[in-house]
Amino acid sequence: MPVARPETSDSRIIAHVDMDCFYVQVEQRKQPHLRGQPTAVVQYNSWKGGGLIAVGYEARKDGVKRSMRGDEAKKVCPKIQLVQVPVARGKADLTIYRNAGSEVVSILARKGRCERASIDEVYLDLTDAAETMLKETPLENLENIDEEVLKSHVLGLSLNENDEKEIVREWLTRRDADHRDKLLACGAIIVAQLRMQVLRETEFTCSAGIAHNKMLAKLASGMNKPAQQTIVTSASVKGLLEPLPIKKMKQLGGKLGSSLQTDLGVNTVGDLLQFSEEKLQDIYGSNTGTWLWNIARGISGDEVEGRLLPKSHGSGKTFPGVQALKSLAAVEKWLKELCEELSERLQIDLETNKRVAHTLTLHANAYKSTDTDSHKKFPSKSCPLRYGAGKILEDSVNLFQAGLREFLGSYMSPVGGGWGITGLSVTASKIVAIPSGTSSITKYFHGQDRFHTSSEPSDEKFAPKDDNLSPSRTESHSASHLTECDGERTPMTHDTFTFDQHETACKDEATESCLTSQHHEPQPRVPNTNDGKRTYEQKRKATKEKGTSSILRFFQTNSCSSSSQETKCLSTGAQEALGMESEILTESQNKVRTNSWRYNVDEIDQSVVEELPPELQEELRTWLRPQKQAKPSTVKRGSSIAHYFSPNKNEHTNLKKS
DNA sequence: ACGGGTGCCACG
DNA sequence: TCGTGGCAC
Repeated sequence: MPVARPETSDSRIIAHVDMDCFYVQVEQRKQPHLRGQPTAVVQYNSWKGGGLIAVGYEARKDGVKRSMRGDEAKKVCPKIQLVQVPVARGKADLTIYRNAGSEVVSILARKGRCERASIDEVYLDLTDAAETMLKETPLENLENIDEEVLKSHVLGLSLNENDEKEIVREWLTRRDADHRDKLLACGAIIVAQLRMQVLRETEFTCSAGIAHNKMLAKLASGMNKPAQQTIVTSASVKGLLEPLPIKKMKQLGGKLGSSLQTDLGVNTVGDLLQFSEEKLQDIYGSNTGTWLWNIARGISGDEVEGRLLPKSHGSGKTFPGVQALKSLAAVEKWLKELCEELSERLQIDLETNKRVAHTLTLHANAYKSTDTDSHKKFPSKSCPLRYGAGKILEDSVNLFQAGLREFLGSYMSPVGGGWGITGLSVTASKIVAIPSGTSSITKYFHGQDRFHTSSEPSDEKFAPKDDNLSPSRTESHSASHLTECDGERTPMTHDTFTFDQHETACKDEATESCLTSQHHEPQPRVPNTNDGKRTYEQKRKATKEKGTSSILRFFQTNSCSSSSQETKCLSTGAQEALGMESEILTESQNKVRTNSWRYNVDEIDQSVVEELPPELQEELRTWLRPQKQAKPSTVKRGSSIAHYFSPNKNEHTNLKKS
């Protein structure tokens, strides 16, 4: 899995930003009375109190650990607040966390190439920003270094904890520092600003690592949590890695790491140094071998991908033990729930990001009661994805049946029982951007209503619109509209967020307070929500904070802000969005929706396509990808494009509206 | 066969 | 290309 990538004496400035116990923070923002209390997020609390999926720092202090059940957590920490993950369609629904993650990404993406690594982690390539800063403002001249920057942990810098900030200040402004260290210092300043900006606009704290590559940045972001940042200087790398247990390295937490320990006696990253690249390659293959050899030396050439949006969407659920699904009807029932969720998310992605998914995959876990071993795995199956919950369901059911037949073999009857499904998921992948507003197709369709063969009033469906989303708090609160910058989108829309704006390192106190006051009403209640964090802080003997804008100070003065920004209104006109089926919209999608243009793939039928000028047909094909038919056996449909475009008749599934 | 729900990547 | 397996949070 790990793949080797060479590296050229790396002077990039890479940051890894990691949200602190993210789901807990999301819930605490939603319910501010939870702030400062030991809190954990659980899902499905009926069985042993539910499984913990996030634990706040106050609760961690009491010994609560992820992967306890709710009951155990209560035992260890009786006053713990257990918040349930929202449930929709009978399953956990992570939408609010995804959207919260998008809020964060939209802020972090302002300063450089940004890669959404997971729902709560982001990589940033700040090389350009750091170089620019260094050119324009020599560090030695920096007067007001922000408090938050001074709280950085600089690996290898000092052993005691006295005068930490002055030591950091000296390091940051050292005249004789080498160029790479100066760039790191600039990176740290930028990251501190970004983290404060995230806090101001989202109320979320995060931790960060700043280093010369992704691996080291990731390592560092976890070293001082919560709400702190850690800098990895080149000089510190050897000392950092040498004693580091191998399992701490990303990718080595599983079987590969175990193999290194048991097969090679490698317990720390330093132990790896004894092995030649060839030796490692012999054992683990050339890619993994080289990768191991490199990471032992702190080398990792992985680039930060400019990707703000997920590459796939999935919806799944497990049915452990007695809950296992034992009939096709039960499977269909749950597939319907899963497909409806997936479809809704695809709609939103289409409308807010103008992307379409091309592949539908069904995964299942199953057992056969008739055999103890020979656990054949239930095979995944995929097919071209057609939009609309009903069609996704139809295809999913077919994929499932194909998988089931294969799973059972020809001996067992699919209806006879003797099998159980313990997990089901549907995933949409191969998501590509469709030509945006300026594209010829859009223009062509716009005002060409003779092409609208369906009876639906389709006029507005093809009205492209520039979305002028401002990055303001309330806007960004509403979910995942992010402008991708990796060029996958054909003509790139002009940036939604302004880049940079000569915002030099330390000077904008004014901007800050301005932002703060503008986005936050004076907070009622809960004077000091962050006792836990402060304790943490006290531990490191923080000297007084005279600084003006540190994150710590935010807590002291701003405690918590209302979650009043929940949007409530839902434009019903939005319902016909992609035309095909009515789907419920969550509040968060509502806003962007009014700004989005609509595209009803299924209203374009074959004859329409054939009428298009050849070059447009070609263009269409590039994103509507000819499909071989979705159907495993039984049903066979017409030619791919025709099928893809054909108006859908069997769309009777009524989606429930709640 | 309880760490659930997701999401990413590499390999064959 | 598709399907599997591994890893992570």
